[in-house]
Amino acid sequence: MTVPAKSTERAAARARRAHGERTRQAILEAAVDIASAEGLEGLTIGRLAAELSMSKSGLFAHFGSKEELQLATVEAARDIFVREVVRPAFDAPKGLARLWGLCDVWLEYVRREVFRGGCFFAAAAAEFDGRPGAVRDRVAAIMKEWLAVLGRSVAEAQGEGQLDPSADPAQLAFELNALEMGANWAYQLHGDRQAFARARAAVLERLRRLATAEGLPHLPSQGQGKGARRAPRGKRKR
Amino acid sequence: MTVPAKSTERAAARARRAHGERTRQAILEAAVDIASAEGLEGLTIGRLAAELSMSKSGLFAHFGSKEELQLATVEAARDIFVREVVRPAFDAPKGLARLWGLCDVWLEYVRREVFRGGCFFAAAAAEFDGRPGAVRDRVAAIMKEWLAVLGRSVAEAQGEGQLDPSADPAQLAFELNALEMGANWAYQLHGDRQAFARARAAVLERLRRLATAEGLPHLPSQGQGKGARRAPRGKRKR
DNA sequence: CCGCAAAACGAACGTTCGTGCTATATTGCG
DNA sequence: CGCAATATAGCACGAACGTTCGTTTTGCGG
Repeated sequence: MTVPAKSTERAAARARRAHGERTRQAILEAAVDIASAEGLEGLTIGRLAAELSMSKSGLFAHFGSKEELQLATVEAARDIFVREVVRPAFDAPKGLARLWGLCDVWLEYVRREVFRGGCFFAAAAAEFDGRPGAVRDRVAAIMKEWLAVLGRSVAEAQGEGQLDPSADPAQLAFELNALEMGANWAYQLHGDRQAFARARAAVLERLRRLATAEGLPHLPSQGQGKGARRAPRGKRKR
Repeated sequence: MTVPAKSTERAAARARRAHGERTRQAILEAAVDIASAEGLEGLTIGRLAAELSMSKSGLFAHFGSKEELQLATVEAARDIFVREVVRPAFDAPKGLARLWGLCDVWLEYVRREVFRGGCFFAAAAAEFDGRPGAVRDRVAAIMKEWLAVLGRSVAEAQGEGQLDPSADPAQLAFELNALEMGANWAYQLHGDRQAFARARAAVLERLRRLATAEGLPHLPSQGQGKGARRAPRGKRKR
């Protein structure tokens, strides 16, 4: 879970002089927004510069190459993901509650549109899975991290005696992740908000089936999850 | 399941004269291959022309715009999908056997790399879900078709008394599709062949749980699915 | 207040993109 | 065999791409 601090030379030098770091952060904020909606390749330097009302060259100097910009953008997105998903879910005690929290917060993170284009990494993975390179490697590594977090949480829930110990953590992590990505996919493509309820129901069903008697109380009660997830009977989005 | 025959004027005129249609088909064959791996936007006219050793303009004349080329490519990919997945699965009698067949053949279709970049429509959906337009609409419609086929097969299995009639067909279709897409995603990003076994196991588990006594015989027996799916203990790909 | 490095700029580079226009092969039919 | 329709090629366009270069602005330390 440690960020591979690359090019520390530059970063250290910039820590003293504050100006560069500030704009760099502003650039990355806009970059993440654009890239999440239009893809990391659709994130063009000219477009980004125009968005921030600065020159291409001035912006470019912060990164040195497009690939470096993409990598920095991925890293920024990861920071947001950790802040918005992993950290909140880790407020729950380890075990089934945290495992469910990871799934629940993740679905919320897509529904709340933390990134305009849904899950940043789902999009980035689909975009880069065909072309080798540093970006693809980094994205794959981050997704492996996420699956590992899920898998570890499964194992912990087993360790706490809340989940059937015969279940394979990696297998369950795969299934939970697939259901979440499925919801993201359906929402992005069809604007289908129902997909969240579907994924939630499927995840809960799966977890309930595997939960022990001690585990069950750590899952939301049968009726529905948290507060009023049924939409106010309005029109669908999109 | 009918193809919305657009621009029939041209197509009809071309049906008589055979020459254009032949090269057009050759173009689309290459286009599908490239697009599946590098995306429908990465499918560039110059690249495509070079691949076929013909001029940009000569190729371009067949479609009139890039968007038309993309749409034609999507349509060609759909034809392949129908031929390689839907049709074979429909050899099985309607009911649980066919439902399982749809899932099984789909996983095979990704594993066999019918398209170089995995499921063509998963990639196209991820690429275009953010940008409105005809391509996005068509891709979304095709995916809706697929989900409808899955859902209808669930309903038929219920009609045959092979599946728990209280299950929601759309919900189950969502789950099965999510698991399949999850396998595609894992294989594309990590080259993880195990993902197929994972998805297969999850799908089977889900279907077995919902199957009635009459339904169960239509699913593969406990041990494993069809012939020897365990890899020959060799290295992983990629 | 000066000096100097960091930061931002403006203009241009060479490519490649999609898309026109015009001319030349190639073909099927009368 | 010749003519008209079709198919492909050649060439050029304007725009946008990532990138480089030399210059100007900015702001802190001495």
